[in-house]
Amino acid sequence: MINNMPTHFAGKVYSALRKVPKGKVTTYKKLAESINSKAYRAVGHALSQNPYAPAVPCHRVVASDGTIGGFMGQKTGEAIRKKIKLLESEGIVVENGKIVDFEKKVVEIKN
DNA sequence: AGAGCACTGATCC
DNA sequence: GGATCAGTGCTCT
Repeated sequence: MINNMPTHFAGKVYSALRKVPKGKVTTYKKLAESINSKAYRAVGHALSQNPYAPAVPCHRVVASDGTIGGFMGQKTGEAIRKKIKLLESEGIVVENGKIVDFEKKVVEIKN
């Protein structure tokens, strides 16, 4: 668990996200469910704050249908392009804002 | 206290 | 097939 978390909820989100290996991604839905919650939006917001930027790779979280979703508070723009680049650096192929072979890149979060 | 958000599933048109 | 609503937890005003 990460120290000094803003909230218990966010703390669980970060903790779960840290378990995602490099080259893989997860979804807001899986994250939320893995922490026993349905607050998908809250997960997104918690990541948007991202107080633990390097430890918590928020770019590794995507929407349930494989779309990038958003990054750094915006759903489109330079930040998104950067997020895609980051993912590609980890071996994830992104095309037209969506993850290619998304099902193979997604990893189930384990507690 | 009220509205909005990086979501999602279900309903409505 | 696209638009809207409800549910959820947190942040901002």
